[in-house]
Amino acid sequence: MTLPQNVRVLIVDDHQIIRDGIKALLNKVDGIRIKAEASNGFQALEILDKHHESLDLVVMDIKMPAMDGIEATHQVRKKFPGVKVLALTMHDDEAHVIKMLQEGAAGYVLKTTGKAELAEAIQKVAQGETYFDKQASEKILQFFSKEGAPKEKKEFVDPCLTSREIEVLKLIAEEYTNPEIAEKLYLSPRTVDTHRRNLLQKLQAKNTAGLVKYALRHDLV
Amino acid sequence: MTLPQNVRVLIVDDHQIIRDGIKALLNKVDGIRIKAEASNGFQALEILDKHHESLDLVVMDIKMPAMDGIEATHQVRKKFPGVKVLALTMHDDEAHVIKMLQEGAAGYVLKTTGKAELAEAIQKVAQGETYFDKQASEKILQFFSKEGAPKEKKEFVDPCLTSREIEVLKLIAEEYTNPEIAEKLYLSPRTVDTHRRNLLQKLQAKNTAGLVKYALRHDLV
DNA sequence: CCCCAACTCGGTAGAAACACCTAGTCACTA
DNA sequence: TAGTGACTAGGTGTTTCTACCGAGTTGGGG
Repeated sequence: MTLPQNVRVLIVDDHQIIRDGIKALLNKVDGIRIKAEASNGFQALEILDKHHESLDLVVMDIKMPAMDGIEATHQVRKKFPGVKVLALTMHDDEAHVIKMLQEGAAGYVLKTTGKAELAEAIQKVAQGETYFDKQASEKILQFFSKEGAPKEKKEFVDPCLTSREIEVLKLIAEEYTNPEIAEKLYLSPRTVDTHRRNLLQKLQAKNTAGLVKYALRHDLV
Repeated sequence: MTLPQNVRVLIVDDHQIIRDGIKALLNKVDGIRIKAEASNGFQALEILDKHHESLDLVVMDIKMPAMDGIEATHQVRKKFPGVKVLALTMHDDEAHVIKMLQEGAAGYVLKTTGKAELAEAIQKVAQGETYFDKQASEKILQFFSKEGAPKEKKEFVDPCLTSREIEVLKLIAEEYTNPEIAEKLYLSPRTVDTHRRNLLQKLQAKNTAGLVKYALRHDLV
């Protein structure tokens, strides 16, 4: 690994043109050899089943038919822990970045990046390091700061819910019953009941379960 | 910003030696000028109150007396959005990395990194990009893959929950009532009731709300 | 000044949930 | 073969939730 060995790469993308583009981009780069290619995740796994001994890294597209890159990455990391995955895609939205990382991708570059950057990413990931595209990094930061920045708004995000209703909703999500909530808020159980019914109606929930799901999704707990 | 302007830096660290070390490390680097220093977060904010117009970036330690780096970063980003923050620390544990990023730090380097890397980090962050130390990146990945790796176990993570109970729990979380669940699973409503009561007991939940919370926390929906 | 929305309660009733109990079948295991 | 756990189901009863009704108070805005 310390020697300047060739990184043996499997390219997975459903577009022939993209695969050819990547090959053309990298076939002159020292230390990187395109060994195989697949047009979807399923095909990629078939290839790895047979040749994972002679492959070091998978350059993986996300949006693909048959089996998408997220599921494919999951399978690859599970079945062939020795094979690294580098995500290569047009999608730069948070959800995709996060999902790929969760599934075990060690790096993430966008299709808009150039030859040098792609080669660097492959080398780094192959050496067990990580590599993140500038835009991808920003997405990660956005993900983290998401809870930091709009924190002030959290409380009045729902113009449909009154403050009293939010209070009641919180306590419902904390497993209190109507009578218990009534006692806590110094109200009649009937009042709590009214609030609860209004919540059900406003949030289009069928029952307590729906209310709790809403509360959890909006971090009221 | 496109011109090779000097990046004006404020160093915040409670150790005089470290501050001097950083200054010695960077005072010969083109494009970077140490303009001020502080020994804790409180002092740093005082300096920024007066001179934030002439400062571009804060190199921030985490562990400090009076006001630690996390809180200080929060304040800096809130009061002076134009001033970037680069975390510089000995701590490479997840929690600290994540917290600093949540508070708005745009980069993260360890004190073990060399001159060149520190300079690069400062330049990048000053230009509005992000920079993550190799180790820090790994920590971030660990954070994400924490939920990703043990995902296969998710379904049988709870030896206490049987497959049937999980089925019922899912449907409860989807707002179905006992009779509806019974119909869906071709069971007697009483059987569903039994499963429900076993779930309540096993999960230490008081009522439906507790069950739904558990289901959501474990991604059964 | 009146209207409206929010908040506050109440009656009545049925549906659902929760509690504590027993008990059969089945499969797997000691 | 006896035992265990999962799954199934029922009896009985209480509590809670849900539904549909009305209604008084308050504060703010047209």
